[in-house]
Amino acid sequence: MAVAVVGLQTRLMPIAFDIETLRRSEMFSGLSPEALELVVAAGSVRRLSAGTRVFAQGDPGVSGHSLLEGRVKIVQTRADGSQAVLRFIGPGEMYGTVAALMNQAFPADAVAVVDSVEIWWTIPALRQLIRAHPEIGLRSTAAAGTRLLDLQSRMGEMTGERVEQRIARTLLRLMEKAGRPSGDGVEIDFPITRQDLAEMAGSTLHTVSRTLAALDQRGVTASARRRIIVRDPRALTQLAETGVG
Amino acid sequence: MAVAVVGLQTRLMPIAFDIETLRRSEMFSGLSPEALELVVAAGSVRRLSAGTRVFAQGDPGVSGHSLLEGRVKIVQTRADGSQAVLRFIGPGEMYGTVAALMNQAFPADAVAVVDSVEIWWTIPALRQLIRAHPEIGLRSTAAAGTRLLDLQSRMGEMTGERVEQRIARTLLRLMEKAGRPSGDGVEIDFPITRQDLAEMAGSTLHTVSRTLAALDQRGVTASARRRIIVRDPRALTQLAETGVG
DNA sequence: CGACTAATTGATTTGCTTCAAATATCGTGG
DNA sequence: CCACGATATTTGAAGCAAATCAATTAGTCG
Repeated sequence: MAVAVVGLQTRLMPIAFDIETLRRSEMFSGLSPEALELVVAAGSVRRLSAGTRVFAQGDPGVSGHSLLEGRVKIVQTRADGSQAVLRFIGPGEMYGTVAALMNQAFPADAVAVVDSVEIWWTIPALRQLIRAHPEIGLRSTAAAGTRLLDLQSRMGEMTGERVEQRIARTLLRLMEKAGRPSGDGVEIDFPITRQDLAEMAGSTLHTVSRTLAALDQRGVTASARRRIIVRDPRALTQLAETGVG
Repeated sequence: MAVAVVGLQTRLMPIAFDIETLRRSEMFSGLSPEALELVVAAGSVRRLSAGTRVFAQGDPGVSGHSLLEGRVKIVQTRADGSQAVLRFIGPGEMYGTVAALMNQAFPADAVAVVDSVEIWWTIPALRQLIRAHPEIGLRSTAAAGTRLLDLQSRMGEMTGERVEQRIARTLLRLMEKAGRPSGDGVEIDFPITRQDLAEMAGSTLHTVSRTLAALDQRGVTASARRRIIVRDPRALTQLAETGVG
């Protein structure tokens, strides 16, 4: 495995990461090795221990980020203190970048859910990179476009469908994005709480707990503390699309 | 007023439209007159009588559109037949374009709510224009980015807030975007039904009717058949943000 | 004036939240 | 290794916001 060694963030050792992740990322796929080197040189790699907040809602967007390892969640806090999890970021995905490129405030917090590694750039650096390699701009745009279409669909789904259905959709999305084949189905490959799920589906942890218990009962899922395995994706799809399982 | 006369869509007369709209539109603002001419020449202008469907949910995205006059709504239909109004388009705004540029299916129907005029391009024509004038691409990207950030915020708001609050937010958005000063406040400048509002706020026409009646009572709004006037934007903002009015 | 679309308003039901408390699981330090 | 605190989850009961059901009334247009 190709490994890049960057910086000396800790006294003890530099941060190593698989450069393949970057080569396959949504922003930089298809770039030449030289261009990739430039990209790495222009940014900073840093470790994020679980719980670290990368940026905060309302902060001026002055940095673009791409995750190399781990998971980061994007969480919006409302006036009344309640929260909504807007996205979970996996390796290769960018975050904060659209807001930053548009000189807008970050619309939400970004928090590492497990120990992670990210690479980030200042806005000038990012603009410079795009100038040097316009395809980076095109790819960012495409990624943003995909997200826009996806969000638009989700928006329609979220308002108007019942909770069980929304939870099913949320699980399916998580599964597609962060699913790892497990003995008995597909496991969400990072720790996720009922609370997280509730904040994604727009519900409460109580309702999620009950719903998940019912799904477990029917063999559709197998859930435990901070772990969820989808055992019957078909049934879940059925539930998400028709509202009946 | 500068007027462009294009094509001979009806036997009787060509379609005239104010080219200022295009000059100020999100995709083409800042373009030279010559470039604008190119843009117009590459596209087709057409009239949309109220109720016309411009494109349908699920259709392959093979065209990009920009509204010149009138109003178009973007409506998503769910499996159970219920609908969600995702956006209202006003003059100068583009629609269908992001999906088209990404070779994706349109995620929703586009329907003219009043007699309107649009200009549209095939994908090849659009790509050609962007190649000739890269700033068009940049502007489209910026517009999509703005929409993305906006949607992301709305997503957080829509799930988890109560109906009255969501209706207040919806009214405020409509007011900002389609408000015309009226004797007594700001009037939404196109006919909008309780049903439309319900589909935007993720509710039912019954609840919207009751909520609006209550707001009318308190002097916050003045509503009639397919017409809504906001008389006290402050109160509405208060309601949208705190949930209490 | 009908025929149609839009809006109101009351009564009823229900899905989900909220409130409340118990229980389970994990990590950690003695 | 076990006890203990912190975190996560479950489960029951009660309350309520909003959907649904059911008519009626009000505008609008040909």
